Amino acid sequence: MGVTAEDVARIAGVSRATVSYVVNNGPRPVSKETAEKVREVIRQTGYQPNALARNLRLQRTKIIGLIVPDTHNPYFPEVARGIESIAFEHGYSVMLCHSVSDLDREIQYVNMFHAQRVAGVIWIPGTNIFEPYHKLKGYGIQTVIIDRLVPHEKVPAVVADNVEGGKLATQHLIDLGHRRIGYISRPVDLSHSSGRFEGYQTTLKKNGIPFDEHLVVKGGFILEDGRRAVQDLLALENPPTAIFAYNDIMAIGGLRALHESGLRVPDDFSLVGFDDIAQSAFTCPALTTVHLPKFEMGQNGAKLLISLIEKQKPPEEVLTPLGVRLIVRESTGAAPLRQP
Amino acid sequence: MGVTAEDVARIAGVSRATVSYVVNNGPRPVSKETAEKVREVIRQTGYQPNALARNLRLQRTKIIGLIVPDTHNPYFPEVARGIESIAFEHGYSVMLCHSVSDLDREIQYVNMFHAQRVAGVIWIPGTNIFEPYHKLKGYGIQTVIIDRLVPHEKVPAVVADNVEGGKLATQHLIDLGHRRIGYISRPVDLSHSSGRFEGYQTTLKKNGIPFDEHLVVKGGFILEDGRRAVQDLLALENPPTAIFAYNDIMAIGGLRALHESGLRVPDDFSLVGFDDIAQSAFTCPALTTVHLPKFEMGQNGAKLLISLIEKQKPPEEVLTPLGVRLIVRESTGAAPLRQP
DNA sequence: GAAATGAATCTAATCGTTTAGACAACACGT
DNA sequence: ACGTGTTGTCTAAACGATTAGATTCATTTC
Repeated sequence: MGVTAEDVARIAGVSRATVSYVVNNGPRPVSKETAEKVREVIRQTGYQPNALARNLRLQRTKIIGLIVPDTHNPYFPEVARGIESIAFEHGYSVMLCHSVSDLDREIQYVNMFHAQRVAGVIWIPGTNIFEPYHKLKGYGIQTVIIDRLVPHEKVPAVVADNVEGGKLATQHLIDLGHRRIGYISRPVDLSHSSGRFEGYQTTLKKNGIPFDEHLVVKGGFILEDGRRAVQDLLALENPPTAIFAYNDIMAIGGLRALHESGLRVPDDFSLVGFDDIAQSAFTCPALTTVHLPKFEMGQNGAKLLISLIEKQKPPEEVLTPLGVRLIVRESTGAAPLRQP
Repeated sequence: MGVTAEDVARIAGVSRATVSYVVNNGPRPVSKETAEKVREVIRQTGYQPNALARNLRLQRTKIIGLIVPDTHNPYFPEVARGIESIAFEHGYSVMLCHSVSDLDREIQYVNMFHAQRVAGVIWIPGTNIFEPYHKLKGYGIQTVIIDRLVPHEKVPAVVADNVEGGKLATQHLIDLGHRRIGYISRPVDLSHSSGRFEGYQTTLKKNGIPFDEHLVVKGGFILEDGRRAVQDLLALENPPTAIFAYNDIMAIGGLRALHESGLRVPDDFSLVGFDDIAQSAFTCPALTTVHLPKFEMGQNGAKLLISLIEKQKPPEEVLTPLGVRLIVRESTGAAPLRQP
């Protein structure tokens, strides 16, 4: 079943070394005729080098480990696709693992990656605990983090300008006349650690609107969490007239809650999301949101990791935070007149 | 950096073999004291066996290759999660690859899987061409196909009852009084090869409704394709009053087209999807659709593959097509009275 | 014409495991 | 006292690639 270099060598009447030189345009030259003969035998036998043996010998693999929290949110698949596209171009394959936002799972996968001797890891953290990163570092595995910064440490990471995004979204709502603006936060965050939240807060302050902690509710991972969060906000004694959600999943779930409560969007209520996932252009009303270059983030992450692995200087553009922009669609409008 | 079995052996004052016996509860017994000593050294050094060397020696890996067409559709990530959950339980890891519905990519990944000597492959076909499957078979790699049958061949596959789903959806619309029912088909299909389409056709016939090929339009992979498909259908001289879309992505895209055209759903127009992706419960109106047990399909696929790899008899329940059921939400209603 | 250079190839060590075969030490039944 | 097992351990041969070092032969240089 398995054709080995040995077989090819025997049939072609050369040594294993020569076969290797032909396959890899090896470090030693091979005469035209011999090379052609070997190539012919390879063609006939369908020989494919055993990557296991090669990796063992070379003490490296061409596998990139990827840990993502979950894929309920289309954000992650799109980042993953970006990573894969670059990896594939450079001859790497991607091993995708779901941590389901669980630290133990993350650790298990990190150990597995080490046993597997992956070339490097791209980690999208699912919790606020950075143990997996430090473990990877301890193993000497190159690691790139996506969309999160490790406090007090200089770490290879690809980030978007979340603060700017938060500002854009909040300012947009304020410009429309909203004064009570709710915020749906990350589930795991202490909220402080989120650039989006920071943008929200500073923009309120800049516009002289006092921050009201009652207007901040904790979101989750799935649409239902967004719906529940909006319901909570609407149930407030003094509910907001607009909401900024930390991602589109929360916003789309929230849209449903608003629909069910009979509020018309955007006439009675405004809603802004974040990420600009494909669905947001197709809700009714279509969602106003902050566009995040998800595919590019994945690409940059992979580029950065590969340059780290291959000990090259990472290209400049890979290190600068990616820009975001506000996409105004149909879910935001002038504030209703029912304010004090 | 890399602690090897050799190191552990030296420190513990035993041979490499003994270390291996301890790590694997090896084929030979080891005395209690020696075992404890070795374990202690392993703990202290943080030794983890090099999976590359082990795999090379054992001539097998614990990696499952997974080829999915794209992940724009949340259907695929959910199947993938099901696969991963079972794989993880059995100590396998999953290598996920996107074929972007491109045959060349599929073939490239198949070759990569062979070079990598993966234990088995789960393939969700992106085209109607089965070359990748035959190539895998040629390499002697166990393969399970998800949601597609190879014509004229008995092949390990996990399928849902698509025909039944198509019947349920179509009958539901007919029961509501619809007579002109459009169909949005798979992009690559000759339509015939789809169980969902078959269910649609046979149910029309059963109810004495003539099949009109003008009412069938080709869909695509993304929301925009669904929107365009519905626009095409609405532009017909004698447009339908309801549409059955082969998946929820097409339906959600279609919902948007209906919204834009000013038609009210379900008062003026009805729409049924297929798959029951998470979003369908959160559109406005919420989508009537056929529920597909996506996660379970992934799980069954992984169970089937692992039993094939480990040469065990696959459990019975894994081989029987998974049931589907109609979920009536808000996008379907009585046919409007504007019929001849 | 001898020495030096270079091209093409081969031999064999190496990567880090697993495991069959050899062997020593000891217990047991006859 | 002697075979016969059993238990615990070690030695060394795989697995299939890469590549440094040795070898051969032809060509160039002085």
